[in-house]
Amino acid sequence: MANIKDVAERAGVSVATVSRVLNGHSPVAATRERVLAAVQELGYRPNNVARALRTARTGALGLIISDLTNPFFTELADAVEDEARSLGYSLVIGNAGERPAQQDDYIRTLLDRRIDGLLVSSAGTGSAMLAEVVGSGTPLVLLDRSVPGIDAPCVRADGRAAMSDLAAHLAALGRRRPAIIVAPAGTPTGEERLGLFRGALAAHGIDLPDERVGAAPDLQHTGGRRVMSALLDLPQRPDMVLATDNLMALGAMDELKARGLRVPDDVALVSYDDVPWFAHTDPPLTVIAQPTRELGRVAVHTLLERIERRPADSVLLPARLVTRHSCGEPRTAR
Amino acid sequence: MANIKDVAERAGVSVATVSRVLNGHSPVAATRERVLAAVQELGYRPNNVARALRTARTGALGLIISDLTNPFFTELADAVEDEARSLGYSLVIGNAGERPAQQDDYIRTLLDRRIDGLLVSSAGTGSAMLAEVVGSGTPLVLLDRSVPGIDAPCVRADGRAAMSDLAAHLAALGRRRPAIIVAPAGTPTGEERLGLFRGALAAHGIDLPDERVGAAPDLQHTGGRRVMSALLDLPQRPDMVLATDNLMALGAMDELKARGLRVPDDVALVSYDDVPWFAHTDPPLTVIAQPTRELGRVAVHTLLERIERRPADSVLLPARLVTRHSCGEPRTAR
DNA sequence: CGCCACCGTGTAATCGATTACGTAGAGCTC
DNA sequence: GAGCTCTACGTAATCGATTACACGGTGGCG
Repeated sequence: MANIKDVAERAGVSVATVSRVLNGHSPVAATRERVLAAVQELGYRPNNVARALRTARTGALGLIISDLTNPFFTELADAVEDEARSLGYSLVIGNAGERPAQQDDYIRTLLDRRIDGLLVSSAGTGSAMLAEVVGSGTPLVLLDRSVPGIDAPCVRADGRAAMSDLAAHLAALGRRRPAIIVAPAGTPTGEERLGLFRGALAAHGIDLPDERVGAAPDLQHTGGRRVMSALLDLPQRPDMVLATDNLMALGAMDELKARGLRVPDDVALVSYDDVPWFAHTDPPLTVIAQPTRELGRVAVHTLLERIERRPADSVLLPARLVTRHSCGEPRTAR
Repeated sequence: MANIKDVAERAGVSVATVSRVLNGHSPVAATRERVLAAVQELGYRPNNVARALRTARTGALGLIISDLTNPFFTELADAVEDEARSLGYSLVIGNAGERPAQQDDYIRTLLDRRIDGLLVSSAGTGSAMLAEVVGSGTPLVLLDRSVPGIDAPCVRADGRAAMSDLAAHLAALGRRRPAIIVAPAGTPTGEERLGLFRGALAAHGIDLPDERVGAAPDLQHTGGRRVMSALLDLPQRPDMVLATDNLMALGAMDELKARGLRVPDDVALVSYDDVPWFAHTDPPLTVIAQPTRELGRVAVHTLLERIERRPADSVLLPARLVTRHSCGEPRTAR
């Protein structure tokens, strides 16, 4: 491939001039046209590696995501990619697969590649490498999941209002024995969602005892299914279950179906994350929708602030309740 | 961040020696330990940008995917990422969003970044830039979708056997008026799947007239829904519909549900792509499953062959029919 | 007309690694 | 012990860009 020297020779100027023309610096002269012509003829494209070495800017952002096959994260990644792209950055995606070790490994790789900034939707609480990122001076923004002890802005959804609406919704429908399926113990997100749900219910005089709090072994389909099974085996079956992640909700639905229980007649079901499929399940699921794309966009902008060495605050965007038919609303025709 | 010069000074050796120690070249001496100690103490990590400039290898692969929110492509991307990672490569993902212009733009960016190889699941037939990739000498492997006129190996699924099984399945169940929803006109995948389906049906004496071939305006939910609507408005309603993409199938299901038609009693439905959700729809969908993860893995290996300048052939992996309950099999308990 | 500012451009240093080549010294052979 | 090979390592070129600095020429101003 042609390099800047080739262009310089062909245009009869020095490499410096070529560089200046291409970066729109000083020269406005006739040279400009000769250079551009040479660029055209040779099909020259600047080598980004060399440029990155010299300028210490790669023009790439890193995104560590906990599970690429989880539709919530996919949508998040898609939004991040869109926004990064429109701002002239490309995106290197690292898929942590919910494994902290793999996450650390990937962060290391991205750091070695000298990405300009890093977005992390952290798996677990693997803060060892994150601390190193902060130490290395690479701009960092946490996404969706906060990590205690890491000094970086965090962009995520605030479920308080949605939880409050949900509790009111449930109270109005006469559901008195709620249950919740949360992420594995130690996940901040899980703790927080549990606390919010419990608090919101309490405002309506509804109790959420520990026995109806199920911590899934993983954030997957099987985890959700197993916990749902345990909840259904309780002496007093819950009349409502909140799954705090879409894959767990899917597992929960399967367990209900396997037992021949109907939603919402026998058990009401609500999920976090409004992934497209939930509008097409039977019945369509009532969900707490996070402003996924907006989270992605804001996270990119926050990261750019940090990249330009401006201070940036954490951002909380409100989640909202999307009422469909899985708690007792009239069913659709069918 | 510490660089190789800092390490050299600290260890009292030259930069060449440091480089050699770290790359496991010649020296095995006591120097080795001094260097490693210095690396440890300084927390040195080699700058991949500089290394890439010198060696002309970035250790990154590019993946252009047509739609990051389509679960089929997500699984494909996940598999590619896994495999690339395990072979020491990282992955830069470009999301074409089914728009050829954006795809071209992204390919250009990846080329400028000097990725070592490129995997493309092409949106449309945007072959202009692809020809340039081939011309630039960057190893290229096509994934899932072949592009006529582009001289590069293609890794994709062969639906012939599955289509044959499907036709037999349909014939056995007495379905005589099949229909198909295909990708927008001009998409090779669409043409091919149509041809295979038609051929397989013909072997059982079943006809697939053009009026029951619906080309969707896009590969999305709404496209599928619209085509399904048109098919249902036919004077003679089809008794079976094959959607050649999972999102289109979703739209088709919605249209059926909106019209109060039941699957499979009123219309049988089959989809391409065995995305996890299809096992959880009502009824669970019979699908033609592509060996998605395997496709991703094989594509990466094929690309590595090309990167190492060895010849590599196209690969066809068999898709298979996964029979569930959307064509008339006994329903599950419920 | 002479001086100075400034514009356009070239020369060369630089980013941080890898690597061809050269060299000093150790060890071997005869 | 001369000559040879081999090992361990340093010097410096190199990858392809950006950019500080220098310099020659032009035009404005006094």
